[in-house]
Amino acid sequence: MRISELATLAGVSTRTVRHYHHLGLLPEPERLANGYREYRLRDAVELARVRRLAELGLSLDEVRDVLADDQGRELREMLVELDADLAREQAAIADRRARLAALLAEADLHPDSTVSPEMAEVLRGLPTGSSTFAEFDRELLTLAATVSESAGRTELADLLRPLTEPEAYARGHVLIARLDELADADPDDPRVAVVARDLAAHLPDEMVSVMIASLDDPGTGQWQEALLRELPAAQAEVFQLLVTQLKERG
Amino acid sequence: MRISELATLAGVSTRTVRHYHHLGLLPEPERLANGYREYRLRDAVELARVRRLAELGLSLDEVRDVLADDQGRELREMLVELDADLAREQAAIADRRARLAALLAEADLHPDSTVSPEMAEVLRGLPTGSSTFAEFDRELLTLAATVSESAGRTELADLLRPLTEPEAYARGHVLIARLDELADADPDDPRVAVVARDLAAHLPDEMVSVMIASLDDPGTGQWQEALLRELPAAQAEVFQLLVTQLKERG
DNA sequence: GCTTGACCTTGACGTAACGTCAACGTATCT
DNA sequence: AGATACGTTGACGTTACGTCAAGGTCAAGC
Repeated sequence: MRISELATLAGVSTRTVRHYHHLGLLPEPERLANGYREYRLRDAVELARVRRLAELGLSLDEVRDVLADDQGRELREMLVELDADLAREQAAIADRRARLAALLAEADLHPDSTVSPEMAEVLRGLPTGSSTFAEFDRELLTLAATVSESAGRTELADLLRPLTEPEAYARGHVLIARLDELADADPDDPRVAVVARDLAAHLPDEMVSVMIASLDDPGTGQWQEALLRELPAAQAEVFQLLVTQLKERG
Repeated sequence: MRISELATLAGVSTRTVRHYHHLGLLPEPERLANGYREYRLRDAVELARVRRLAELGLSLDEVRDVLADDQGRELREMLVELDADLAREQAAIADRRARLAALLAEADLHPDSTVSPEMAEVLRGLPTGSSTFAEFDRELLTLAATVSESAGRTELADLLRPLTEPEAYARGHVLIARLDELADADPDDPRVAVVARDLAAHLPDEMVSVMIASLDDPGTGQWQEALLRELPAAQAEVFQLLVTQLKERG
């Protein structure tokens, strides 16, 4: 048999056969006088075995290990482990499909949204336009929602998770408006302290404890300050005060 | 924000962020005087968006397409298509796990077998040792069984599938023994024709028609001859005759 | 004898999404 | 000033082959 016959016999390409020779998965057969490889039935059997293991999902390195160990012992271990891998993969896919379905449903109703239906609802509740703080808040929440759905566990998500729940915004709009008024104010403006206090009063206890905990996490301090620097001075000051007050309270 | 802050915020590595810059998925931010990249909240939002799409299973190229088209239209199409992909993958994994489970069950009973339980049974029924034809047959059947489980559809599998069913071997052993007797015989030996006729008589009609069909398939002729060349002349002659007789009959 | 076309040979680059050095400048703490 | 941690660009490694490239071999038809 020549290489293309062997290949079609096993349902692979000639390149694949040569690749397996290269990796040592398949022994090089005799060569004819012209240099052509000459295969026998035995080679086809081995090739088929390699293919079968590979198609079960073993890497070619693992296939080599299995072939090398003439005992059946290693094979069993790998297959068991492989099955566990596949099970995990199945779960992951199911999860992705679920999120995908939710996204599709939301996309049908509101073609421009890019987050979960619940979060989309919250965001629609926010004042629109480029009013300074609302925009900041919108971005922050979008970020938190996005991150919490994908990365699963980051500090930002932990910190802001309470705020991504719709109830948090039930009476929040008016506070946002008052923050916006501080856009061009001085950090010493008397309204700063007032807004901070009202904001603190607005947050339920359980939210506060969760947020304090993740605020103290080392590593959170980094971007926390960086983000505050993006706000006008007076608004940033509000949050400095807010954190202080929450810590006293918590 | 500096790059590592952005990265931890989104739950990725700095390498990933730079990679996205390189691919144009994420705009390069301002540089500080020292050359460091300086990120803002907006960048984090974009990065999170990229990540989310990527984690849903879109390739980075596809992510770029989605981002490029500011309409939501393309997104929907890709998501629908992606869901179909995932569904196919799920099915494939389920299939692999099923085959894997069968293999494991068989391995527990007979640690040395490498094919399906049914086929393992057939092979155990074959005379063992290096008696010429039985060994050839064993290899051929192993090959057919292996190929038919992995590649799914090759000509060899089609041709030999009838033979991989256990009933085919119910009364076959004696014929194999008679073939073995021809190992050193002359192709003109009178027993050749007899064995060919008995072999033909042994095969049920429905098997014959299937086999004839795939024997006529162009492309099958290739390795068919190559395999016959591996047999002693008299045995090869038996099969030449056999094929002729089957064709007259079918 | 010559061309044509189908096959064979080896060698090498391309793919996807980053991980992982390397070699070097920068900021910070002691 | 030195150690440590972080930033920069550049380039190679990973997986399982696909896909040229550049050439040798073989059977068939002119």
